[in-house]
Amino acid sequence: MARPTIDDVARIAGVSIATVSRTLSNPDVVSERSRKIVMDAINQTGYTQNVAAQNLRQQRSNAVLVLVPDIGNTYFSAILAGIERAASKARMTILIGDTAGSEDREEEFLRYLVNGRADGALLLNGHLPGSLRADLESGGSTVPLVSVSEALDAPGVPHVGINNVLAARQATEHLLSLGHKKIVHLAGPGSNILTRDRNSGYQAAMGDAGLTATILEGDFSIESGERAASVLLSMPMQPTAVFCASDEMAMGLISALYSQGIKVPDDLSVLGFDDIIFGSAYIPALSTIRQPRHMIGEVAMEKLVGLMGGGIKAASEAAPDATTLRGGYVTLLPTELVLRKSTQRLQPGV
Amino acid sequence: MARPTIDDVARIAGVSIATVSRTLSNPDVVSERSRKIVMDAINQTGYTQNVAAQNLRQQRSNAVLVLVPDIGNTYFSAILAGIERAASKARMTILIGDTAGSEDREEEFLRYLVNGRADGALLLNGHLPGSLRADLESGGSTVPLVSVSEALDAPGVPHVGINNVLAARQATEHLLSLGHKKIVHLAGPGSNILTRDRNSGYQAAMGDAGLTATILEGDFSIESGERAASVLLSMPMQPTAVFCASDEMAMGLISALYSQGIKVPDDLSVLGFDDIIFGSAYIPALSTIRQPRHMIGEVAMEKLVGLMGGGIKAASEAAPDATTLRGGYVTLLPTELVLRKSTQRLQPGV
DNA sequence: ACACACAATGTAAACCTTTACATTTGAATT
DNA sequence: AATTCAAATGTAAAGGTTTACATTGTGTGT
Repeated sequence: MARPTIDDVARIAGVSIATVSRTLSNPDVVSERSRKIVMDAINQTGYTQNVAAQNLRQQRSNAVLVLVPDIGNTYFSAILAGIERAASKARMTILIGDTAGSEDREEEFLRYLVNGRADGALLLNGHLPGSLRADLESGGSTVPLVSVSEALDAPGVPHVGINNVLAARQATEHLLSLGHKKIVHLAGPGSNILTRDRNSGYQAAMGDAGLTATILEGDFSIESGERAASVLLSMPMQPTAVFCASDEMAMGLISALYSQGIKVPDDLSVLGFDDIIFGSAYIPALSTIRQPRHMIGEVAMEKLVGLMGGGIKAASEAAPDATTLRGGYVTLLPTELVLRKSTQRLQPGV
Repeated sequence: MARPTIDDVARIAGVSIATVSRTLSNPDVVSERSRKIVMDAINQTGYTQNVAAQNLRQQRSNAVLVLVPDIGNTYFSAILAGIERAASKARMTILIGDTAGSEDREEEFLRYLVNGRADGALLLNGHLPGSLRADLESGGSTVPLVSVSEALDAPGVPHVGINNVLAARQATEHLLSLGHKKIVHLAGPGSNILTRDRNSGYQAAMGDAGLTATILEGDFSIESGERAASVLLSMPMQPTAVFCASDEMAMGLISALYSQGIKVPDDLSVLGFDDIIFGSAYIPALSTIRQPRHMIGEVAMEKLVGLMGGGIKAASEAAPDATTLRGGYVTLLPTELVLRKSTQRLQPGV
């Protein structure tokens, strides 16, 4: 037999479909007696509501789109895990879109927001395609949107992430406090906001210390860390410490240096960023700046749910020490300097 | 103004809604003239089909559920990336469910299959909850299902993964070929099939060589690798090589050994499994068995789409050297031994 | 000139809910 | 006993498509 519908249940229970519907969605308004009869009929038939019909009628999908540059990347997937947790707490489904750097795919996924597949979106890709941007700037019917980790340069889109300039400053100051003066920053791709923030944090700290800043551009990947090794070695003035904008780059760098006979931290201190799970098992164990990635995801999702009119206000509860700026638009979660073995005090001899 | 519907388009174009619908879903049957008129009207209004209405009418969602034990885990997220790629190629949406080891959550997500939120599922969690199992064994209306990476012990569910017994044998034989005789296998949790397969591959290879097998149970995590270090060191007969069932465990092990002064590969050879991206930047660079995770995901998704009646038969095309067993139910993709620096020939002196 | 086939289009039902509004029921108040 | 009110339930519309079937129009073969 076919899937039971609400009509079947109503018939068996001897009530109207309205009562069945109410029993499920708003039990308080139906009498105890009916509730029981209906529930029995439901159990007997194995009825479950048809989501498509619900969505059509209610004009919402209870789903959110999550746009990621690369699901396979451990940095994003940890945030994803947080998002998933908060989503299922709010009984929301998440649709994941991997943009893989393609703007076409981006647009394609964002169409979910207009065709009713998703009610809102979490943007981890640091980019807002033209179509939506126009929609936003017109100020009209705004789609619930939250940018995560990587801020958008669009105004009015709530954001949750970390304070990158502060974190970079903290990182740099740690290296300074160890006596290093020739500190290079191996940065992310210059195009993104996150990189610009970290750069300025680094530059500010160096400036305050009266030192010159040197920035090498990378792309967060292991390979770009490896490539940086030879660049570093060919620099006129050899640095004694490198602050990397990702743990991946730090590892790539250390491993490439190692194969050239340069030892970390003895010959060079290296500080990472993110605190991915593999840092602690690395040799040397990686000193780094921890980003609370799981919580970033969780808070972002909660914020989105809030925007969509859900009743959850747990965001502040979940992230007790978050900094909130611009009237609640921007939530910055605290980072933490994690000291392990890849950084050490500048040795007099070197 | 509200979102345009098919009626708006029809009115503007001066045709019936049927013609509009056909223009979008089956253009061949409408005249060139009408097609043009309709497309103009669509562009003018910015109309897009309402997915909920489509889903309701067509009784399908064009979405698939992907059940993962832990999105945050880099092993799974790489497979996910492959899944995503194949999914969007087939114009399918993926709904990700993180079971986080909870059977309740599992059940909850699988309800998507009956309430019409998803048309099929990819199971990466190695487990089929009772509800569905009963459904399957009754042999009746089968839900399109594919198990990925971790096989199910349920009959009749197609699977795509690797040949774990072969891969483990290959791994062990490599270590044997390097002259090692005291080889320990640091395995996954005994409960899962994958572990049992790898164990038997290892045991078979050891047996063939006339050596005794020693299995240490872990859980794939870095921490369990670390824990294994002390167990290993306290063993009466010290092994000269360890074959780990995951790269994570290998790294945890190496790093814990390192802090006890034991050097890999000089004092001990360590072989990993999976070839996660961080292995190459590890020190020493990790020798391992590569799993084509991206392709596993892709092939699995293609298989599922095939099951759902989609026209795609690209599976064999995408994975030219896959082994297919049991009448196509099981697809095994080739693994590869990747030799780097963590294994070496047994030194005479040791 | 007529029947016929075929292509193009239109009409209306069906998909399954939720919910505004109407109705019934029964108790409490006068 | 009549009235009022609230609680519980029912009726029917609406949500936006797709598609089976019916209709119209056009050209072909006789």
